[in-house]
Amino acid sequence: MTAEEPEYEHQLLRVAEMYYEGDLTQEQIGRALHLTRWKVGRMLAEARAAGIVRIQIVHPRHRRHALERALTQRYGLRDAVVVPADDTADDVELRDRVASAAAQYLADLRPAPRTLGVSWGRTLDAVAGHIPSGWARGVHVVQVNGGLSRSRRPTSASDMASRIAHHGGGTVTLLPVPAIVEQDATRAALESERSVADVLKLARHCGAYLFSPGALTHDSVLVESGYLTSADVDALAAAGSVGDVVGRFIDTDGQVVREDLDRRTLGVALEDLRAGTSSIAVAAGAAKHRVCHAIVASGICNVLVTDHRTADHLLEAA
Amino acid sequence: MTAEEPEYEHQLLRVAEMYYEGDLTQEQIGRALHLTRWKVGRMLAEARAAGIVRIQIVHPRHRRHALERALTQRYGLRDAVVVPADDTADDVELRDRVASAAAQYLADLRPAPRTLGVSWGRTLDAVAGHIPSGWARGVHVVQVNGGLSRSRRPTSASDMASRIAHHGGGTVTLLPVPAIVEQDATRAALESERSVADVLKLARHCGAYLFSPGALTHDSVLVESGYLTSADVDALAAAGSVGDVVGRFIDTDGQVVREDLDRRTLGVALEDLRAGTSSIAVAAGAAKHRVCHAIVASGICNVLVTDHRTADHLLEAA
DNA sequence: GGTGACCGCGCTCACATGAGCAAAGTATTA
DNA sequence: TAATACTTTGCTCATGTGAGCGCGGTCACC
Repeated sequence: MTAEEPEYEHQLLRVAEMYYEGDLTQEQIGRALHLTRWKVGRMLAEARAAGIVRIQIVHPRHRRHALERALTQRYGLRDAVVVPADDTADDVELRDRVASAAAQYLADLRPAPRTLGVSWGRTLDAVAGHIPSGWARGVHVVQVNGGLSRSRRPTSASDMASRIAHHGGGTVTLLPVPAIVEQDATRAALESERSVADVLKLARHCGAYLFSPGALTHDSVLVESGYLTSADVDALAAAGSVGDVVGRFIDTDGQVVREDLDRRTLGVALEDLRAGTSSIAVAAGAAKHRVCHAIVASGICNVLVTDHRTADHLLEAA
Repeated sequence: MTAEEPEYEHQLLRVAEMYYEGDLTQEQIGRALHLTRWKVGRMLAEARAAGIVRIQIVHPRHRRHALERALTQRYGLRDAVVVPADDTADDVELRDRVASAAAQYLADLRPAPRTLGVSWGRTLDAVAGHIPSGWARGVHVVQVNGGLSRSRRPTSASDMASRIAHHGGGTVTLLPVPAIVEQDATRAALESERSVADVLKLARHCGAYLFSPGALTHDSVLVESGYLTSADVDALAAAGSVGDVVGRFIDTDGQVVREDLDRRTLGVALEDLRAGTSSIAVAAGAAKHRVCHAIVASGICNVLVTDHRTADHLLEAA
C-alpha cells in the first residue's frame, strides 16, 4: 500500500505471471521464489487488487451487475441495466450497444406491457433497430410526444414507434403534430382537436414508457429537426437546463425550465412519466451525463439503461 | 464447439459473471442455475477458452514468456524478450517500452560482458536512456559502425555508446568515421589508418553486441543523417533489401545486397555479429517486421528484444 | 433394427486454496 | 527504554476445485 517498492512490485508481477500464464500452483511458485505458499496466495490477491492482474468479461451482452445494484439502491430505481463502455468504441457504437440492451430489456419485461408509450430520437431509433421480432404479442405502441417529420433523415419520428409495434405484432397510434409549436394558442388548439386529444389521453396511461433523454447540444435532434435554433439552445443553457425529456427541457432538479417554451410543447407531461409503472430511460455517452442525473434523481424514470461511464458519473455525484 | 447456440453462450456469460464478478462459488452458481457444480466448472473453462473471460497481466515490465519460448525454439535463439504492445500506444511509446526491456536485459546479462559492441540509431538512443546506472562494472563499450555526426539531432551516434559506458562505470571507444563513404578507396584508406584499424579490431571481438536493425524507409536515420538519399532507398528496395544491420543492407535471407554499397560501409561485418556470444537485436514496430525476420532466420542475432506483434509475425512466417 | 463409436454428464477423490488465528515482528508513543 | 498498537507471517482446517472414470444417451453405419 504505502511502500511502493519497485522491487516488490516486480516480484508481484513474477508471481502473477507464473500463476496465470505458467499454470503453476502457488506451492510451486513458493518453492521457486523461496516464499511460503500463503505468501504467494496473498501476493496474488494483492496483484489482482492493484490491477496488475485484470480479469475482465468481454461479451457484447455483458452487463455490469455491481453498478446496476448500486444505481437501483442509490436512486431507488425499479431496475437498471449497465453495459460496459469499450474503450475503443466511439459514441455511435456505444449508443448501439446500449440500445441493444434496452431492446432486450423491453423484450424480457414481465408482465409484458399492453400499452407502451415511446418517444423518438437517435437513441430510440437504435432501440427500434434492435428489437427482436415477436418481442411481444399484440402490444399497443403510442407515440408520446410530437414529432411530425420536419427531419431530414428518412427515419422519421413516427417510424420508430411503428417498427417497435410491428415487431411486437401489435398496433401503433401516432401523434401527428409538431414537437414544439410557435404559439401557445396553437398548442391549445391542437390539443382540443379530438384526434389529438384521444392520443394524448391514451399516452398518459401507458403501462410502460420508453424514452431517451436528450442532451442540450447544438447537434441535438430537436435542432436538426428544426424545432429549436442554435440560439434557443444557448438560451436554455443560460436558463439552467441540462437537456430534454420527451421534448420538455429540465434543470438539474428535473423541473421544467422556460415555462413559456414548455407550454408550446406537445405530448405527455413529466408527471405522466413519473406515474408510469415502468418508465424506461435509455441514455449513452458523456453528453447525457447531466440530464441522466436529473431524471434519475427526480424520479422521471424508474428504469435506466446506460453505459458504465454514465453509471459511474451518477454514482460519483453527491 | 460446433453448436454456436446463442442461448448457451449467454448462459456461459451468466456463469462467468457470477463467478468472477459476483464472487459466488461454482456450487452456488450451480444451485441458482440448476446445473451441477461440475458443469459450471466446465463452462468456466469454456468461457476462458472462448475468450469471454480474459485474464491479462497489465504491467510495464510484463513479458510474454510463451512467445519468448516459441521464438527461441523456432529460430534457435539464445534468448528472447517479448513485451506486450499496448493497443493504445503509438510507435514511439512502443519503442520506448522495448528499449527499456532491452536495457534491463543487458543489465541482467550474466556473465556481464567485459566488452560490448554497440551500434546507434533511434532505438539504441532509447536503450541508452533506460540503462540503469551501475548496470555493469568497468565495461568497455565499443562503437561497431561508423556514424560521424552528420545528424541534425543533438543525440549523436557516439553519444549513446558514451552514455551506456558511463552508466556502466566503464570506458568507451568510438569509431570516428562516416557510416558510409562515397568511394571504396576512401573506406580502404580509413580502415588502414592505425587508429581506425585498432577500433575495428576491438569491435570484431566483443563479448556482446547490441544493435537495432533499421527498416528500409524514407525516414530511416541513415537517410536523415544524410548517408543515403531517398533514391538510394528505392534502389535498395528494388534490389530486394528489407533493411539494414549496423549500416549494412540485407535481403530476406540475411545476405548483403548491393555489394558496392556494402564495400563503402564502415564497421564490423555481419559475420562478426553472427560469431558473437551474445548478439542482441532490439526492434519495435511493424516497419521492422521483415528485417527482423531476416536477422533471426539468418542467425545475425541470437538474442531478440521486441514487441509481441513482431513476435507474432515471426512465428506466423513459414 | 442392431451394433459400435462417440459424447456429455455426474461422480469420486486427491489436491489446491482461502478464511481465520495466534505468534512474531515492527512502528509508535509515553 | 518500555509499553502499546498495529502489521506481517506461518499455520490449521474447512472448503473449493479440477482430473479422471464409468454410465447412459445419441448418432452413424451396417
